[in-house]
Amino acid sequence: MTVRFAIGDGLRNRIAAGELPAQSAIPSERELAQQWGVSRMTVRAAIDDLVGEGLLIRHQGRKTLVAGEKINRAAGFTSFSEEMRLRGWQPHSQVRQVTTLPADVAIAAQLNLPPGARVILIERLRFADDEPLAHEFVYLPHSRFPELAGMDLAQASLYDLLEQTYGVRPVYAEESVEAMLMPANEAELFGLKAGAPALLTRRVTRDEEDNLIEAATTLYRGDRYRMVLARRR
Amino acid sequence: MTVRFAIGDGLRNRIAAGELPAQSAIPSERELAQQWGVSRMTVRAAIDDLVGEGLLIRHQGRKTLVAGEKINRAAGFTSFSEEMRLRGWQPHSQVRQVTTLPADVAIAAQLNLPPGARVILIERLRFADDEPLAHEFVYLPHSRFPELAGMDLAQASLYDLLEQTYGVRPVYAEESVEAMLMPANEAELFGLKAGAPALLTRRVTRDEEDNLIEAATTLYRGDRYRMVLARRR
DNA sequence: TCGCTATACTGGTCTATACCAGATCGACAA
DNA sequence: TTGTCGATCTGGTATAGACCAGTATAGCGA
Repeated sequence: MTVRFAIGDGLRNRIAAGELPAQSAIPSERELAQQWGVSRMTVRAAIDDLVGEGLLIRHQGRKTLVAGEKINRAAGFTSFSEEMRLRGWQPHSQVRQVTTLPADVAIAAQLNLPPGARVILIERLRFADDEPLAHEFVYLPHSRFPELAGMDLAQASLYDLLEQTYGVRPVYAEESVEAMLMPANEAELFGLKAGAPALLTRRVTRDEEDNLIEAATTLYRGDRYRMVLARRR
Repeated sequence: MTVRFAIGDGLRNRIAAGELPAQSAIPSERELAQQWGVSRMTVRAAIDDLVGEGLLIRHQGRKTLVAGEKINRAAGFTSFSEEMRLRGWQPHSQVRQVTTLPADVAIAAQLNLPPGARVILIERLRFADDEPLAHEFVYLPHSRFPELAGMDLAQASLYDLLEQTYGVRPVYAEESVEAMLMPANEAELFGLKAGAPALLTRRVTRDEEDNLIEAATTLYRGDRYRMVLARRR
């Protein structure tokens, strides 16, 4: 644990505990530096982190303030499992197929693979509290994740598996969202009627080294699911 | 212009010019420090900025690499006008009403105003290349932007007006997106039939000082509009 | 009482230096 | 030939100081 993270966590905890409420000022950088017995630059680095997370707001000449409502402040993305748990629902999945197959042109282009390269397809019906909420197709390059096909994807989060098995962390995603009407065959899966509102998202995800990890297409039932996002700048 | 920004811009330009293509390594921090005649910490600060923008990727022990496809790399949000122009469409608006009225409980809560406080309502039909694409209701606190009601909102971007007139920059937004079926009265506006797919977004926006600026509800026609987003972490 | 200014805060930038930690690669030994 | 060890790259953290640039305010003078 570096000093920098220790200072950051200290402030985070004081904010979480309500000791530093929203709109209140944190101690000045010089004060914190003296309290921790470190140089001011180190304190600045720690505060930089929290500002980047949207927890603190700086003002030259004024003091550094605690931003309002820390909840949902991370402008990032989460896996389906994480997202459902955050909303207080119990997620699980029904794996409909896990196969490796040659990528068609569209998938190959999305993953930047040579045409015909092998990809792993994971098709899952995803439930929240035992109700089907989304139908998901995920494609991953087989060359990078060869053992993935044999793993248990019903309970575990795909992202957790990727991190634990391959040390890969998805950190960047480009996503598109559109509204459509539920086609008959999909409607059947959800127990809905054709023509019900649905949300279709397409996503490609990259790791810290900018490598493409997955291409995913997900159809959500529109009557139960609302996408929530936070964006900065 | 600080040295830090100059170094950042220098790298940005070299990347934009193709001199530093994707996946290539930028000079080491020590090299850059010597070339610019500054200390290494200053170079690091400049590189930090570009890493934050997603333009560069660091690896301890390895060199710092240029990330792929700078396009759409900003994980931020844009106004309708900006967004349409980015996609190559000509935006314009038909202002249907601009009024100030007492906020109902929902709007007051969203903008964190006392119940009954006055808000400005701007209702616009938004066009891309002369085709109606979205129907938007924006609420802003009247106390903060009293002169806004008299301004020309048909051509100008609301965000531009806020920045030029009040020095307010929207930097943070929380947004929800859901799919719905177009109700009959809305469908008429778009020249569509009731039951067509539609995307409903609700958004609250904050400025750099974490003050609530606007609450907006927008209904997009689902057959022409797809929301695109980039997310990090 | 009102308005200005001097001062003492705040954060913002920058230096010069030190050492730590991960990655790479060549030389040398088994 | 193969492996391993170390030199030497890289970025990561931290120091102790300096000065710049906004902001608030106490107090003084009109």
